Amino acid sequence: MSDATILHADLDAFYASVEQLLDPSLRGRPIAVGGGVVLAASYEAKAFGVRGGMAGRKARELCPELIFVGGNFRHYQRLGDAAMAIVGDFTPAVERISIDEAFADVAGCTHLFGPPEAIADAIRRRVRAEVGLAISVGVARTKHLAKIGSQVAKPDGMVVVEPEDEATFLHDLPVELIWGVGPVARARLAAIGIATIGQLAVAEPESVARLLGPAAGEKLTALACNRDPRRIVTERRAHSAGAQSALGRRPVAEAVVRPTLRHLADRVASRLRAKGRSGRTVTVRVRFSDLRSVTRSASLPHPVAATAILAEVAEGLVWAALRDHPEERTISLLAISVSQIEAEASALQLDFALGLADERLRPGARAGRSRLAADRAIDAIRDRFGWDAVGYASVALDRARSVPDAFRALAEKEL
DNA sequence: TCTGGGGTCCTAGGACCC
DNA sequence: TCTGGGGTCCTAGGACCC
Repeated sequence: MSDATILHADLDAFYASVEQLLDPSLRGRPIAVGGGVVLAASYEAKAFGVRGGMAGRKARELCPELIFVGGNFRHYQRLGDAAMAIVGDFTPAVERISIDEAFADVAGCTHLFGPPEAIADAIRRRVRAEVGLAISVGVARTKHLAKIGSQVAKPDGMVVVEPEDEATFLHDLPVELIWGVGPVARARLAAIGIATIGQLAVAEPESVARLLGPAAGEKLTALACNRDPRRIVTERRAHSAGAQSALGRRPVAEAVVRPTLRHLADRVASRLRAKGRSGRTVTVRVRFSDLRSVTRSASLPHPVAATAILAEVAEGLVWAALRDHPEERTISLLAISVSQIEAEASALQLDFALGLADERLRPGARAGRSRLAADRAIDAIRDRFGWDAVGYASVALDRARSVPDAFRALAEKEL
């Protein structure tokens, strides 16, 4: 039997397909999920050149008939989970990459369900029948080949790459199909005459490394030469947790910065606390109105998970960044991220994280106990009544124009 | 003409230690 | 006093992915 047992299953035009599933009047029509930004486009819209990530205005220029739909984010989560659960019915060796795609290794279950190609076919039929969505599947010996296979298979298709066909399969495909090759790498490779995976495979590794750096050079050369050592990883925890908020064009002012950072710190810290985790490094990003951005970070002596402490550290970093750019009068985005997340917080670490530390040990940790009490009380109320039931009043004003929490949650990784 | 929000990984320079 | 080498951590920035 072939050792092509890795599957890559990828729901087609996912958000847009869900909208067309929920509202039959949208089927067969060019639609885009989103508003200011296209989060996903239906195949009918893609035919006009509309792409995910595109500005809404530009999308409408390309396709005047384009219909923008609001986004049923909870349905995306539900249907994505349902589709991936079907993959999981065949094998426990599933690596979920995002809401709408996953790798699976079916080597251990072919005696139950037949060869990989038959399993892929069964997954596609069941997702279509039980969830109502099209899912494309690539089947191959490695993750890299399976992923490219599913991309080539779209829409609503399946591609099996047999081991003896691998080199031929890769040879004429464009380099940007390789995972990790984006616009910059594509352009740099094009500058030395490399456009296809076949050309990259025979290029001098040294010149590729000079162009893209040693790590990327090595990785890309290996993939182009069809060496992919990656295995399926069934559980993966996030190494950082963050939140950001686009602000439009706002003045550099405490009345803008402080409540926004409060809100972001609240989001990040409550996620950390919910998982009993905390992190030592706090990073902020300030994006100016011309879309240039700067970051500032600080590694603390102890991990943090308290909203108030995170907000204070973040605010200090943001003002430091702004002091370095006195010419900038307006900002368009603020972000907070916490990294160096502790694997398993000890009781003492958690005390520090939550601001409970003894004043003698951590000078300046004012009102640690009341902070902890406040965070815990807010967490408990939200458990019962929802996230919006309680919070920092000053952030309420901008809630209406910000992205729904349900959409944010779609992209969050397991902490 | 002005892209949202959540992540990962890599690079390069400097500090610091042995 | 000057010089060399290796390792680790920290910080800022950037490419990339979904």
